Amino acid sequence: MGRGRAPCCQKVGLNKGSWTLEEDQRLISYINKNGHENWRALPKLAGLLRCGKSCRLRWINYLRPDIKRGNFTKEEEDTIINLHELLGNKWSKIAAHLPGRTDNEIKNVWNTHLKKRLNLKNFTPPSPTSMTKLHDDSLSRTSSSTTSISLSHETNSYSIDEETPFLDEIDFIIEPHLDMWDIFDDVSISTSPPVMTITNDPNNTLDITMK
DNA sequence: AATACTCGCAACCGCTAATAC
DNA sequence: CGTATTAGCGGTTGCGAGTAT
Repeated sequence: MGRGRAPCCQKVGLNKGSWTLEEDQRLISYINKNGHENWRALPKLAGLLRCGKSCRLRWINYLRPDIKRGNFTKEEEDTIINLHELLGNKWSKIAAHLPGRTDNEIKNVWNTHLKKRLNLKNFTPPSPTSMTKLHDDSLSRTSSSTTSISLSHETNSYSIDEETPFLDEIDFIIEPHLDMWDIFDDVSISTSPPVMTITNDPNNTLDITMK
């Protein structure tokens, strides 16, 4: 890499859209012989009228020899669901746990199958206003007091005032809506049931930074 | 049988982090 | 240290196949 080079994709004169069998074969043949150290230079060297980005995507998502094709197993789907709870839309990180599956494929499966399935089972996303009060029965280790969460869109922060002074740690157990965890940073979440662990500070005020 | 509609997937687009200079 | 470039990521789109009317 370096400066002073032309940008990656000179769109003029390059093929777009679906790959032909001949293009696939050229790409496979070139990579098998020479590898893919430089995606930008690759299409020209391989005799392809594609940009490097397109070649990379085609190879990674479709042509790699270790790609596993076909339907996802129940185990794979469960893994995706669990990892999505923990990681959010980090498709490449999720893909790293599923050998032979690509981030693009996992993203498609999530968007077309799993999200719908979960939406049927679960509930609507908690808007800030719907989260302003959490009562004792939703907390695993509090006294009989009510814990409130105040939320601010302006400061992008949630603050929690806990009236019970003796708690070092509060576990919130909230019925699962998976997407909601995406808004939190620096909280640990277990997968079943979803638990958000927040450490109390000496002032009994908790701040959760939104992503 | 023809047309409209829906769904799933492959590919593209835009952005960002990493890296070379 | 700042800038340019690339690889990689995630969101989105477009097209083809299947299904419904």
